Amino acid sequence: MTQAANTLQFYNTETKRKEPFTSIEPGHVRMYTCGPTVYDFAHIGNYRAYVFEDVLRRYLHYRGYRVTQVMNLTDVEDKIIRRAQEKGITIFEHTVPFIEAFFEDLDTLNIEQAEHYPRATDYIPQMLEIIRTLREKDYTYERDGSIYYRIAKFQSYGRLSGIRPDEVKSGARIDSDEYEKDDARDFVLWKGRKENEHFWESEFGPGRPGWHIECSAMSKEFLGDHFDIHTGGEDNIFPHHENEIAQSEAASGVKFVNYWLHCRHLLVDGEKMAKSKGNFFTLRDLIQRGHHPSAIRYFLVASHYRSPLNLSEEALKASHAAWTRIMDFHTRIVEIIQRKVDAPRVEALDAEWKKFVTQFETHMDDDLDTPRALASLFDFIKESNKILDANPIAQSQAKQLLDTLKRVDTVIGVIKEEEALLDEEIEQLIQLRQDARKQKKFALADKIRDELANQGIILEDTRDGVRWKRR
RNA sequence: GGCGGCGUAGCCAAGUGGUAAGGCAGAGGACUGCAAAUCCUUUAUGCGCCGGUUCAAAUCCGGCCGCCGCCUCCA
Repeated sequence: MTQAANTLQFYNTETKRKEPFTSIEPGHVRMYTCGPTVYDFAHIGNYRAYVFEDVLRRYLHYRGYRVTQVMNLTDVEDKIIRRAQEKGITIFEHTVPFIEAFFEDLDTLNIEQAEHYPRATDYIPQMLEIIRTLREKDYTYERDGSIYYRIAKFQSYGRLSGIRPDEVKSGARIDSDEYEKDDARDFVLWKGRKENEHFWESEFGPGRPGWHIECSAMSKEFLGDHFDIHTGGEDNIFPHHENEIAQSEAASGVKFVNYWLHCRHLLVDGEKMAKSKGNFFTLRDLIQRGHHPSAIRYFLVASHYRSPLNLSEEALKASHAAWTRIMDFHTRIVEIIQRKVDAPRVEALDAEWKKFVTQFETHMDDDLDTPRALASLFDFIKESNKILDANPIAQSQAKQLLDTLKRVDTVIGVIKEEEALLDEEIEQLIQLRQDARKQKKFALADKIRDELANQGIILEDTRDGVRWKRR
């Protein structure tokens, strides 16, 4: 691990403070990241959370930690059951295509694979095990075939969200649809079977799991009773995560999670995304509108995860431009390497990238401060371009520059190596244009350039020949 | 009603007591056959509003206005 003057720290929702990070097991971080409920395509707001978690994971790797990440797939829940019923299919037939789509989307956004993606329905026995333990410890009671958790018995209930149990508004949102409970604030662990609903047999009778229990069961399964980091969107703080703590700690008797990290919601044009408002976008919608995946990822990475982020057409365009600037710089360095020039080492350049790496790490260490980390990247690009304009650069030095950029991009994840070569027809057009230029037939040359532009190929005439890029 | 967060240039977004980062867009210039890329210059006498503390406030305190989130299954 690199030595840095400062230490990695995260803002912990539970303590409302930034705290230095220490893993339970040296060199190994175990984290649980709340994943999607797969009743439909995930929307762009969901992906803010997953990209944030990806950056967290990537930076922990950058810092030399081994990471074990679990992301649950919630594949049984009210909406899933309702939609499956409407279509006359099983819940599994309904969720599997959306699970596949979810993984495609993760790939589109260059999100690294977690170590485990457990599906709730595969861990029913583990959930029942926890409920059994809770019952033995007298944290539960039964009503009409459902098992409830008795909040009043858990002393520190509310410590994550800051919501005291007696402040929870009773009435309006707790409607007659709910089963009879001793206390309106209690939550369900096991829901008694309703007609036509998918159910599992259990010692508590036929039914299905409550929402919160799956995360307690699956985190325990893969990470143990006590692990390092648990993340999710801000909406999860209450009641979901609060209830997870209550369940897990009551059952295990030990502390559940050391660091709780939550990201803010994404807004669209200043408002909460809602299908009724017509401002609801899936990742696929944005791609279809012509937004480049890397530009979308850049947009999500460029703001701090605890700050509000407002999606708009203009903001996405700006992100695309900023991303292009990074890519152009990358291309420039790759070309220098390909040219194999022999030149004296430019020490000013070494100084720039060393300064940059230090700044980048300092900012990322500070609760993943990506806005400032990227600002230092742009400073670095500007200063490097200046030096590159004025000096020939040796291949060996350019390689170091590229390594630096790539290493930083193991965290940011927006640099795309050129995937495809140009097809021959385009190569020929570029050559044709070069010939025309030599003969000073500029009208023809410009016409070819325009044609290529229409096909998404942008040409740049440089001192060292023609450079092309897509889009 | 309770709890929490936010309000900085046309847009995105840093800055949490010392005199306004960075990106995009705009303007002028260098380079170019013209462009593009790159570089240079330029763009907030002011950080929602009104008071207060201080030698000094976007930053602290009080009040007000506006926006957002959570308050039982929504990242």
